[in-house]
Amino acid sequence: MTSKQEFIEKLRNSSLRPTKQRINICEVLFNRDKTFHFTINDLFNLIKDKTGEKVSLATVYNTVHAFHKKGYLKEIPINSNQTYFDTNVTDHHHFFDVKEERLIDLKNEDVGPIEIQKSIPGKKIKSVEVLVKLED
Amino acid sequence: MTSKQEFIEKLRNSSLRPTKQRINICEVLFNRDKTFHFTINDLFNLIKDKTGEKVSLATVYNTVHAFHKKGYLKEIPINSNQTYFDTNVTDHHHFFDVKEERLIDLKNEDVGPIEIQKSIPGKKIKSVEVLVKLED
DNA sequence: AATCTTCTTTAGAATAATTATAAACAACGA
DNA sequence: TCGTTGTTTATAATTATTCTAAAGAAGATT
Repeated sequence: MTSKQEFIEKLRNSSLRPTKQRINICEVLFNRDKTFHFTINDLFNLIKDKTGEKVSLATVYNTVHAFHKKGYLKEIPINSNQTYFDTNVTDHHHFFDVKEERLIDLKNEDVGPIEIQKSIPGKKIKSVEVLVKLED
Repeated sequence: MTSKQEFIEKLRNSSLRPTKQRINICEVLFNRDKTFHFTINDLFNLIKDKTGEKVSLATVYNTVHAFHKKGYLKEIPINSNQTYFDTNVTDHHHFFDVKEERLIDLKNEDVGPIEIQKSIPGKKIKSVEVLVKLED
């Protein structure tokens, strides 16, 4: 069980005041055992379901973006009509089941080290992400 | 110089009749030496510039999607407000310069083989794509 | 606790990419 | 040439996301 204090700390670190709405968002995002892949819309609906309270869509967007900026959420590079996020912010990769529109974590050791043998002058590598698309 | 016959063949293979508009689209897409990374909007504007003729946005969308479905174009998985496509449909990866919103090809040998050590029952791997984000 | 300032929430409007529609038009085969 | 079927186009519809501005809540200061 993740404590409310941790949520407040995450919010403060993200320069956000701990409000009732934001705590509810944290409850859905971070009070879990497993990693959580979601779209804003998934999250929006889950908040109502899990906490019984409605939070406006704008607040969900704002809070998710602040957490992403701070590094508490990771954006997953997929071409989908919606943007996917992940509560697992460690260095890892993904399966994407195209048919079911489902994301599955790939541990780093499931993929092995990736060595990029090319460099662009004046630029440095920010991230390396592998997306493995699955079909039936 | 790529011939008009090749364009017509590509169109027919994609179950599209060779119309003036579609030939113009092919001209911009396939009459090039280097690989071409683009968004629909890039393409839409280039058609006007290069051929002097305007093609409606809907036709650009339809044609690009048909080529993509047939495998003459590849969709590049990036989270951007617009969808990116690539005329290089061989197995390869990308740099993405986040600041300049620019894509750069990575040859397969620049990345090395990627071995996926995990499998999902009933699913097979359709593609493995690496996206390397660059920062200053 | 009262007050003041600053930040937050919210509904709804605005924006922007993409998809759908349906009428005018063009390709193709007979 | 004619008839069928596919295509183009402008425009409307849809959808994810961002913006706005007014009402409300948090935090600091007394």
